[in-house]
Amino acid sequence: MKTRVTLRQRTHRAEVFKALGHPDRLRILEELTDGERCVCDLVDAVGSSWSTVSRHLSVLKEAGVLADEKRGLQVFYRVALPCVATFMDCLDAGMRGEQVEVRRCCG
Amino acid sequence: MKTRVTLRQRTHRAEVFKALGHPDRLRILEELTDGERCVCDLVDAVGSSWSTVSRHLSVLKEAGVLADEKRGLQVFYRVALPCVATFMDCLDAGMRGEQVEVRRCCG
DNA sequence: TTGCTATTTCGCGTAAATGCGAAATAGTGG
DNA sequence: CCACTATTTCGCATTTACGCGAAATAGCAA
Repeated sequence: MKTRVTLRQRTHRAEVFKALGHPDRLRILEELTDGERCVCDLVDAVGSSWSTVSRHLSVLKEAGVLADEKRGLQVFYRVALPCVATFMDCLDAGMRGEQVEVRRCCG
Repeated sequence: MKTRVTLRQRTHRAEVFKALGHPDRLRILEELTDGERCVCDLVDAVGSSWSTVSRHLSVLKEAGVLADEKRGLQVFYRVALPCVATFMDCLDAGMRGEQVEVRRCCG
C-alpha cells in the first residue's frame, strides 16, 4: 500500500496547508462548519476589511478548501474538504499531549 | 458536542498548518513515515543545504509536528503527530474529486 | 587540549504574504 | 441608462518567510 508521492501531489498538499496557515482563515472555516455563509457574514466574524476577507476566501478557494456559489448579489461560501475539521480536533488533542489514536482523528 | 474554539487553539492550529505549508517540509514528513531519520538523511532527501533543512526541522518541531532526540553526534527526528499522514491521503482524494467520506480520512 | 563530525544559529539579501483603501466589476431595481 | 449593493481586484507599504554560507555549538576520540 506504499504509493509514491509525486511532486505535483506534494505541491498541492503544501498549497492546502499554506492556505490553512492563518488564524483568520481558520476563523472563517469555523464559521462555515454550520453551513454556507455569505461574505458579509464572514467579514463580521473575522473583523477585517472586505478586501482582506475576500483575499482570504480566494486563497482558500484556490486551494480547494472552500467552494463558492453566486446567488443574486451575494456570494456564498461553503467547506469543500470536510476532513479539515476532524483533523483539527486531532491537532488540539495532540497539543494537550493526549496522543489520540490515529483512527479517532476523523471519527 | 459544540466546543468553542479559543484564540490560543486557533493560533496553534495555524502554526501547525503553516509549518506543513512547504513542499520540502512535506518531503521530510514522507521520509519520516518509515521511522526516525538523522538530519544527514533528510538533507540527502530534500537536496537543500544543511542550514536550510535544519531550519525546516526546527519549524516542524516548534509546531509540534516532529520530535527530536540526540544520540551521540547525531540528532534523530520522528513524527509526533501521526494523523498528518492520513489527513494528506484525504487531501489527495479531494484533489481527484473523489469526495471521500470523512470517516475514511484517518482509517 | 586539539581535531573532527553533526547540527544549529546568525546575518543578510531576496521573495512572498498581509492588510488596507481606492477603484473596478457584477447583479438588481427603477 | 442610472443608482445602489455585494464582492473582487489593484497598488502599495510593511512584515514575514526563504535559502544560503559563515560562524557557533556540542559530542566524541586521540
